[in-house]
Amino acid sequence: MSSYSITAARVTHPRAVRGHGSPAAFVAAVTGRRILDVRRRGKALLLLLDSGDSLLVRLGMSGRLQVHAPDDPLIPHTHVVLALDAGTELRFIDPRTFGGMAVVTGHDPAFMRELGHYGPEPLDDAFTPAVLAEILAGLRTNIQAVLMDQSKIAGIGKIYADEACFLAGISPLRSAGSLSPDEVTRLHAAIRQVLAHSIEVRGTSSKDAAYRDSGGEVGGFQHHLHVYQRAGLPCRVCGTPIEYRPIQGRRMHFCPHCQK
DNA sequence: AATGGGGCCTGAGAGC
DNA sequence: TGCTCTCAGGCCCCAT
Repeated sequence: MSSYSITAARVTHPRAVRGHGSPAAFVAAVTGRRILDVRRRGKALLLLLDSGDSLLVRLGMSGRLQVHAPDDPLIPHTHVVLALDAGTELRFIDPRTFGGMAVVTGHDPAFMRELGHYGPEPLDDAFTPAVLAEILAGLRTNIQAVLMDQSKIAGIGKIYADEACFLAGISPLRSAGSLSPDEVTRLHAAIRQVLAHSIEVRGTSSKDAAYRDSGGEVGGFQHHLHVYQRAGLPCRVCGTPIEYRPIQGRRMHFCPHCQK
């Protein structure tokens, strides 16, 4: 696989690089750098630079990273443009500006201040039911909140927390520490299943987030959702209306019949 | 250490 | 039709 160099960079919204410091410092840190490799840790994307640093990208709620020709019109809310020596541009587009970019020290996320505290990758072989049981043991917080806590397990947001609880047949209202060994095993399998399935169909493009891949294509997992954004609609398994309740500041989707 | 709450941000959708 | 209000959620910061 060929690698690309960043020949020029421009930042048109300072908030998009707030994790780094100033836009000028960001531009200086990426200009002229070769991208050696691309990795992922949780919801963070890492472009490994030949300076020994990494370009960390977080998409947040509404962020997109897209490849464009230089003369393509700018999509509204394009905040960072990286010109590549391939003659293309890597553009960061983010209406809600919850995402951002930063140049961070090193190539190994385990030693990064930003990612070092992250929990295990749920699709790794090392993530076993026993590991999950240890993470959940003694926690009084509800399961949904624990699944969304990046320091417990990396990479799960609200969509996949709600969907994993459904597939496991466990109410997201339950405290994490109250799960039986059998329920932990089911939740472990459900987390992996929902993530693997969503990756297979290239992610979830729900109505307001409008996720797109680097080519601008939408994903397909929104057609496979069981509970997320299905409030009031019949459960696909039993027909009971899906509930949608605010609990402790967060809203959870679940089937009151299938999830105990 | 664990836990909960507030704030950031824009577009979609509801209500009038 | 057009205004105002509410909500969505990832992640950081702060208080307890």
